[in-house]
Amino acid sequence: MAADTKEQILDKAEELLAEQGIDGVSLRAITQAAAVNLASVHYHFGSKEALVKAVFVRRIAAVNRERIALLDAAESEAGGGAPAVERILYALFAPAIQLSQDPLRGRRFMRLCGRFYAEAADYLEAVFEEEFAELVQRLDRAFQRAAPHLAEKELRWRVHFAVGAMVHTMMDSDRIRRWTQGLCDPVNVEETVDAMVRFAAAGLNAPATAANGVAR
Amino acid sequence: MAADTKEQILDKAEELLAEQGIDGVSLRAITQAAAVNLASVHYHFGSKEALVKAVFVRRIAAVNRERIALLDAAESEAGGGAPAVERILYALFAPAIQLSQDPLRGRRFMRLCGRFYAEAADYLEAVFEEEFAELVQRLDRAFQRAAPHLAEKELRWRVHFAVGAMVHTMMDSDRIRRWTQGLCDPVNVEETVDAMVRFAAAGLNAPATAANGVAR
DNA sequence: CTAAAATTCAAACATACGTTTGAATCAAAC
DNA sequence: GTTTGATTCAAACGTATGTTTGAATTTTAG
Repeated sequence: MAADTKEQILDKAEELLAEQGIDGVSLRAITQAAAVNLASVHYHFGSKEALVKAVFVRRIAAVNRERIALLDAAESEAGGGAPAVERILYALFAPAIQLSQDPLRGRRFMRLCGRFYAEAADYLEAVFEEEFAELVQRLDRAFQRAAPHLAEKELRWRVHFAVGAMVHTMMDSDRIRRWTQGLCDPVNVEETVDAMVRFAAAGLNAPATAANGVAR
Repeated sequence: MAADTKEQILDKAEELLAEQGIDGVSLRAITQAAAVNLASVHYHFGSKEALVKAVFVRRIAAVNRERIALLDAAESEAGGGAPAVERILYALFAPAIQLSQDPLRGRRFMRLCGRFYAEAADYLEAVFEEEFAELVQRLDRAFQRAAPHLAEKELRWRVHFAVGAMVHTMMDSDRIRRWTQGLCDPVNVEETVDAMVRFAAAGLNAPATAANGVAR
């Protein structure tokens, strides 16, 4: 039952971390929920830190691989030209939000990702940079080609805001549902991604002012 | 030295909470930094929970009052009509970001607000709803009048995304600065708010599709 | 100046945490 | 069937936390 124990721990850790945050959940809570012994965590992972990293890496790598695949598809489809901003945004948003179709695991993980991004303990920062390095580089170049009317600074700001809209939605699915009495619910993946892409694309495509135009 | 102790605690608590999060900082760290006795916290506030609440309420009330004042000004300036989306967004964004002009306290508090919004312990949720109730109501109505081309659901989504851009910027000033090698820096308040308003206004003003138009 | 109230202080309490230990149990190999 | 290595287990360790206590000190009032 070696693999079973390890994955039981990962599953329950993911669930509890998503609900209560990194500092909010104890190894005892995780091991009790997973019905395994407390010491198993250190046997299989070495430390709580390492467990948290493992929980994160297990899924984020797949999400980012999918993002890059979507970006590849968009770029080859555009031939030598640049894909539209909408396509790039879709590649960025959809895999993360789509993971929430699984009503259990996915929803949890959306929230978890947001939490990790928000709490961002120091020891996670390195994992973040490593797991996102390639994606960030690819996205930066794609956006620069897709929005040549913007100076670099303005473009960076707008991409930052688009990421903010996404992270906020990932972290916050309960609150938006509550505040809109169920009208807006991130569990409707397609609707959520559509609305996000529309919003962010309009923001990115907005004309440049004199000060933030292409006169770099 | 009664008031002095209490405010010393509040100041240092704000500073450390912003840097390390709610669970990441101990009362001992706070009282040591403030050069007061450990038990002072319980004498003046009653508990760590109550201290955290006090830190939050001390500043957020002022920020939200300023937001509502800006909204009042925009609405009276618009006469009977509806203020432009840009003016509403400015009322929402500027007071929070502007607080960062104070290079010490403000910057700290921006990060703190984001952290509170992200970690959102249960006991803070109630404080949140109370402190934001009036503002949310006012904003909802203003946005509905300013963007009558959108169905309620689409409007709610877009406001949610705009808030996401703001919260992300508040929480994340270090990361955006690092990732852009200092090109984008939230310490430049005017530039930051301008870029945010431009981005979010374009997103909110984007045309409605058939599915999300005004046919409620 | 004195009595009373408010505040500070060092010390301790109880609890929860991550981690370690060493024996017990299990699975696989010869 | 025995041996070897991997895994599980209950128990304990050391530390850090929020909180409480009761005496000492300072401030306030008459």
